[in-house]
Amino acid sequence: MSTQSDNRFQAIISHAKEYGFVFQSSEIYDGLSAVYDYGPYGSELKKNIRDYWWKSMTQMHENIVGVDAAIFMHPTTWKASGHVDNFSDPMIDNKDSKKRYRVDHLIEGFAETLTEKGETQKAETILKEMDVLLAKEDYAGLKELIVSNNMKCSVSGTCNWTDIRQFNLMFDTKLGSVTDEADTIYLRPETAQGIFVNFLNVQKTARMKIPFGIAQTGKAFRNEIVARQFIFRMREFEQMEMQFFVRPGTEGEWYKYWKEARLQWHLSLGIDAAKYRYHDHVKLAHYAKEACDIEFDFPMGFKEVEGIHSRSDFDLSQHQQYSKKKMQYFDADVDSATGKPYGNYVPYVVETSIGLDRMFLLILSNAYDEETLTKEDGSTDSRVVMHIPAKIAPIKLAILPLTKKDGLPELARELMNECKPHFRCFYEEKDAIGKRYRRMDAIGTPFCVTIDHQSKEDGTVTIRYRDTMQQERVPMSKVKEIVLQQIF
RNA sequence: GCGGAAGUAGCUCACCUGGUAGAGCGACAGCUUCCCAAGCUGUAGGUAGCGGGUUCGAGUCCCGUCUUCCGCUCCA
Repeated sequence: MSTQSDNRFQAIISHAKEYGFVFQSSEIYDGLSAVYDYGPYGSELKKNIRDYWWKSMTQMHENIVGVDAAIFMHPTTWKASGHVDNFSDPMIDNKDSKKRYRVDHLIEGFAETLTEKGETQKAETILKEMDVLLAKEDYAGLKELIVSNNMKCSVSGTCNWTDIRQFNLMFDTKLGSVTDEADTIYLRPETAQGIFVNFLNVQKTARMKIPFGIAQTGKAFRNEIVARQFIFRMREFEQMEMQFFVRPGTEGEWYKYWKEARLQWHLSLGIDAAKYRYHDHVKLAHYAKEACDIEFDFPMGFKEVEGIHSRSDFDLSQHQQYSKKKMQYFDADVDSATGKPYGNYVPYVVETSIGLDRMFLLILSNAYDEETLTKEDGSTDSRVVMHIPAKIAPIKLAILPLTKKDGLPELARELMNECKPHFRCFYEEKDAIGKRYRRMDAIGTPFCVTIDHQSKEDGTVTIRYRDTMQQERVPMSKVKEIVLQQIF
């Protein structure tokens, strides 16, 4: 990373705090690692992003409905989803190189080199033994397997290993007052399962026909080993996801559809397409048929902001198996190939999953700008401006009487009362007008209206646009409409 | 988790080899009424991240700890 982008990231983090977007959690107690709070403007922006997503998914798609599932779920949910097994990876460290490995990766890597050397038989034996030991969670046995086969660290070349430790990425807690093993429940590590377990409830009550989607936003929790880069990777975060249920065999075309549709959503916010790219997964998770990330050019480089996954019928089938409840849909549409209805099947799923906090960081990163301005007399000036899309800006309109006497505040208050039921407004009469403009630039307010002496005479005001700094004179009675037009 | 760097006012930072904590910007109250911040007056705000040690004396030296950024690692 260059020093320049490094500084830019630092500047954005400072700005986020100074102007009430993001604070570190429990800061007065030295903070809590990788946990953050959203401040007055941050909570507003975050809510606006969420609402914009929600509207685009549900209101704009007649075949997508929402749910709001609980964070706590039955423990078996996470067995079915595979999180209990796959989200707790045993790890081992090399004491010399300080390098950490996932135990299964280390052993698989070793087996691979054996295979390359032609010792296929031995490699298979080791892998089999590993599977048995992993299933038993026999960490001493696994370490013995590593040591006895003289598996070396690729960096230090030594065999000086620590004991194997378990890192469970799911937070657990106790349900009920009695502390008992059986009462251990998890804070959901993803929101998707709340959709899958409600699949039939939703389908039946909302009378949905395939293809249809279920959307949800909400908190999820992961006990990351390393969580860093400001709000990019947090232990408590919010997801916005939509699971789209389709007839098996059509998942390919829907995957393609959503991959394109989701990028269009990002571009609809007016963000430069050159800052986005797709990253198609080559190595797929066991359940996935196709998967890609939408990546954004953050100050620290291109990083994932959203994922689109073709998940097959993995999730619903798993829940069907573990719950012993049918997760089927009866498709009455006639298959032209057979002339008969498609009948009962477990639907396939195409998922779109976006991190709300990451989207927030994306907006901040994209919006933050330190501009150098040349004044009329040739001298230079600077301003920090947040080019937040007007649709999601925390404050839409600032109403600023040029002076605080001569009846201007009264006039400004009239406009304030007219506009504030419709969108978030901000009233300010303190300090010079230029200073007030700069303050609004810093929190990304797209429109400022100034009430001056002429306003009293002819009922016109000046509206000033954040990005261009241009002003135009308009009737005060039109202000509400002008703003409404640009925020929808 | 390992390694590197850092933590002093809301922000950016200063305080040189240990000697009772400062500036600029910002905020607040008032003056000014000025259409693109940094005019005037006044005010508030820090037990120098936290804990311990050395010392007559620690922001400064040592140890621990927490937090942040960077690299490695991790990211079903």
